[in-house]
Amino acid sequence: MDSASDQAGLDHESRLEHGDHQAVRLWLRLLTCTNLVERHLRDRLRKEFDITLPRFDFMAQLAREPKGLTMGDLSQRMMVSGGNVSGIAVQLEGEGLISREPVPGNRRAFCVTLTRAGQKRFAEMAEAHEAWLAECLGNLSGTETEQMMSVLKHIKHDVSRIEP
Amino acid sequence: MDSASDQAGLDHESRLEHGDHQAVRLWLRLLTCTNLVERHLRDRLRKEFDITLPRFDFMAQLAREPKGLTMGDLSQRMMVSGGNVSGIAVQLEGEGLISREPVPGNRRAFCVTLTRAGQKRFAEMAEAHEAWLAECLGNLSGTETEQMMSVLKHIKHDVSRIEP
DNA sequence: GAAAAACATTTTATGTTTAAAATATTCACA
DNA sequence: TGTGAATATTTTAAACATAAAATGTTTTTC
Repeated sequence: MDSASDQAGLDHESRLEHGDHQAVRLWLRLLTCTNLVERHLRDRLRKEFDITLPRFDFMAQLAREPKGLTMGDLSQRMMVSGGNVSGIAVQLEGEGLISREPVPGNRRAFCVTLTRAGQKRFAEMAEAHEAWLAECLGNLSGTETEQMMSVLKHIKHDVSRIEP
Repeated sequence: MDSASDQAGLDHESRLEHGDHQAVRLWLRLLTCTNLVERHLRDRLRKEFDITLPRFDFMAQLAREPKGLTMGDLSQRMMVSGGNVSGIAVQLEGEGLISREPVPGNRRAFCVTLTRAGQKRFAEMAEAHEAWLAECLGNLSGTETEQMMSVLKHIKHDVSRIEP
């Protein structure tokens, strides 16, 4: 009786609380999963190529854009601060993996590209990286993959609408 | 004709490459989405409660376990290094939000618990945190949430089987 | 055309995170 | 027992991340 009347009385709140609680549970699972995969990639990149994930990401952005990118582009695409990108660039340039050249019509900006050595190095890493990801996410069925892609798109849309 | 023969000839590889490529695309979307939510939570925690996400997570683990946890437990549950947990604990202890007391039968370990002040503080933050997550992930349909939970479980299982 | 605003990047200061070394304690077992 | 392995934690050094200030360049505007 008590529990029955409680349930009736708390109908709205309990539904709300349940929904909120579901969101928390989903978030924790999402976070755990992402961290698991990220850590796995990070460890293997370090072990097999002696490179960090941020540096790999930096090079990946450049590999996708053979014409080169400015520091600002990189900052935006990697979703990290400008200062951060600046520091990574200094290191990669020191290792001869990227080059920074002035842009003809704009003396503020640099055009950053992979050197030939950088391209070669990245190609090796990218192949391994793709294989590792296939190990992590490649056992999903086509349906599962599509469901994930679709729901993630939905989430991204919802979150983007909040931020401002 | 060219494209038809190409497709026939590359059937195996192209299927493989396509699958791998799909895994990469899924990973990038997963990462973007998680980062988006994480950044949102981080910003709001800082703005409204002047606390960092790691500190909040630390307290959340303790709130879930009123009997207290050791530093090692915390490190494992938060999936971060021991040194990291150690640093956070010093700060939170300094602010009077947690207490570290020796474990009776084991002079190596500490038993970490929320102080009364810590419990109160965390309760306020947790309520807000849950509401923020509901904003981010609460607009999904029941089906979408279930799909996500299910596929994430699958991924977690696959990745855990690799790690060793 | 000069002052002001906007832009692209680097520098600086501070804080977080990790891996690895160091410290201290407990356990296993011959 | 007492020696070595295992455990729990802290310290240290290096990489990473951010915000804010500084620097130099371009564009706008009046």
